[in-house]
Amino acid sequence: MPALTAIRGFKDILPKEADLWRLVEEKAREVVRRFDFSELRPPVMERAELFQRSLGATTDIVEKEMYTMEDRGGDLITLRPEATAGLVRALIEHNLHEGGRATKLFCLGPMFRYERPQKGRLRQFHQLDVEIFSDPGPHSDAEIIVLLHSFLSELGLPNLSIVINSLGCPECRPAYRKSLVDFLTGRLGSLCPDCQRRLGQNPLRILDCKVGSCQEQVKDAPAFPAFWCQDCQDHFKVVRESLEAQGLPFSLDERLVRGLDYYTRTAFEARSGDLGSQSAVAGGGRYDGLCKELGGPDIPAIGFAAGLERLIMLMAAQDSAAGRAGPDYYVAILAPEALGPAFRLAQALRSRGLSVAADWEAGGLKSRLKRADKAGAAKAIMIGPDELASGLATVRDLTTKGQAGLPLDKPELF
RNA sequence: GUGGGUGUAGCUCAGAUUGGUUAGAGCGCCAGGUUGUGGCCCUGGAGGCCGUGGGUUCAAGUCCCAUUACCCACCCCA
Repeated sequence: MPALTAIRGFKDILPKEADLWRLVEEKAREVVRRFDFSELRPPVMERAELFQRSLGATTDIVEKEMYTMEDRGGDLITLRPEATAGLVRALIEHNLHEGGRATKLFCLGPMFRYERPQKGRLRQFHQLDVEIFSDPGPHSDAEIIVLLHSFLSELGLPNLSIVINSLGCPECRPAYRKSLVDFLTGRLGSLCPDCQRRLGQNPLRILDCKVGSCQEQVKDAPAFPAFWCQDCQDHFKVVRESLEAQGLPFSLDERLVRGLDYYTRTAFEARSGDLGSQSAVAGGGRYDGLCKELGGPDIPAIGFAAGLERLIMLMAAQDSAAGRAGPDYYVAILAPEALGPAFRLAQALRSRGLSVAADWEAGGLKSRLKRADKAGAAKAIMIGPDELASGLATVRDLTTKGQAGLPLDKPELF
């Protein structure tokens, strides 16, 4: 019988890597706390309908990437492919937006999409999701971008850039969209097959197609900024000024487009040059229409999601994170009859809050010392026939090589 | 869903072009040199259905077919 393996696209986070994960998660929580966000933990499963309505029925995520199944009662349920929809649902369901001030929420956890795995892309992956509700103003946009920047830069990641754009609003986007479609329809033959398909589905995406011939065509396409309505222009201007005032480095990219239907106005992305093709480590934007779309009140919102595995990859690549410290003590026995005293000694140390690695297998002194060293312990405690006779355990400091005796009957000396 | 690459020791990989006794190295592990004092060095040892199934052949890790897993890229997305 073949051994069982993890399912495709689902990865074990091994101890060595888990240390890095904890570091990133702790940094996320710390930064988010400084910006006064509260944690909301929505369930991992929601009604399939929630995602169909929020993401757009024709998006790839909904069409072919969701883990949707019928439960035993016959309801269609889905493992969340992203966090925003669940957060919005919870916000509305519990009236968290009532109270006269902005509601600032974050969520950290696993998401699920049935995709073909590759570098920086798994079927179970993890995101930090940060959202501000009930504030339509541009300063929230700037604040959340500053938050993202703080998070990333405090992780010590080099080679990161923040790119922003405005996607317009329901007032002005349709006109631009039509103009773009009209322009590209005349050049349909010069577009790659993917873009020919996109023209009908999501024409804005053609703007950031990587195929050379498409980029050629797009060069002369109408530019979005010319179509922004006055409100969108003003909004975006304040966002930019606010970021500049705070000294945050960013660049503008008219081609930056979001994949999900619900985005409006400000869109932004954090990219790394050190990843493969999956260069976006975080992305987000404003989505003023979503709450209403989901049957709730008309609440404006802005937020982003950061992909943790991609951040971890960057962290691991630069090898900056120190691994977990070894135990304070390594207790080893040199003869089987030392087992009892060794147990008691280890327990005495542990009950004082010290970390103790123990080796219950009797062996030669040399090999025990070698193991203690390998375990990264600060000190080794050895008990053998001599120690049992003298009543003093040998405590050796592995860095200074200093040695001391510890009365076996009085471990409380620690 | 589409395309390419790779599966050999716990880990990283040679060996495949040109089929030929017992399939190798480094690291790690165990033991000894040093009979109770680690890291360096030396010596020895354990550890492999060569991803799986079929085929060609006197003979397959090596050639052919299928299959599966992983990786990378496209698509899409964080």
